[in-house]
Amino acid sequence: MAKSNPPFMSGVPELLLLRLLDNREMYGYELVRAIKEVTGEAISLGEGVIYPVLHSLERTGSLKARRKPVGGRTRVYYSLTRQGRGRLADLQEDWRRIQGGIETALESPGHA
Amino acid sequence: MAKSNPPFMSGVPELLLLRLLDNREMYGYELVRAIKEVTGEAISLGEGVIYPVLHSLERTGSLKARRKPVGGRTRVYYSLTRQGRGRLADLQEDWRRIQGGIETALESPGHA
DNA sequence: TTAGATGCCTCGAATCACAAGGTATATGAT
DNA sequence: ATCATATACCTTGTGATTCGAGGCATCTAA
Repeated sequence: MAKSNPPFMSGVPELLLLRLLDNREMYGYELVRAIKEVTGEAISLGEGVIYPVLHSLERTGSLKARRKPVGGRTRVYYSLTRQGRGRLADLQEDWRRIQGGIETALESPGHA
Repeated sequence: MAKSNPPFMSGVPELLLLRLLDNREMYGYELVRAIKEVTGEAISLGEGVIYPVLHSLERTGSLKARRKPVGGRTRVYYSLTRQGRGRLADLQEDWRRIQGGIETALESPGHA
């Protein structure tokens, strides 16, 4: 029935979120803009990506949420749990691995 | 409606294939192993990924195919077209862009 | 009062990658 | 001889992920 592993190169949104939240707690709408900014406009993830990932990370215990009313609106601030820090380290290592692999491939000899 | 752009970080299989074929013509089964090898085992793409991508690249004019019987079996060798070289350059630039963006994000100040 | 920004959210669809299979020939071992 | 493994091509079903577009509500500025 095809258990299907996660695609070999997913988890980048997750990685970016965890990395940002490792600095300080932030809320969803803020994270959407922060990702664009911190990647030098190279990566732009919409709310339709961010919110589900945040919820998933919370469900699996990597993040904890804190609702905070700010001027009539309500923000949901997320921060890393201990487990989340572990997850971050894992994803970071995964990323370096595949990034390194691709770099090796691109730099391998033979192209003009 | 939802025309949906390609996921922000797809096209890596495509990139790797084009890069390898920029050196010399190769056939599908060979490419499956070559990707594993050239990425230092970091990335392993099965035939279920490779063959469809090759067909797609041929259909869109980035690759041309050449059937070649070898000892009873038939291999399909692929090589880059001019257009394929352009496509490779584009994908390479895309990759550098997002790779750089992520690196910036990961190295940004603030983590212990 | 209307438009735009903030701030949360979800849904349907597109895209992609994965595992698992199916076909066929060759080779090596039993 | 026969059976397993490697080579070599392929497709199909499914699952995971992302995308776009929207909905809801509040605040601010024109």
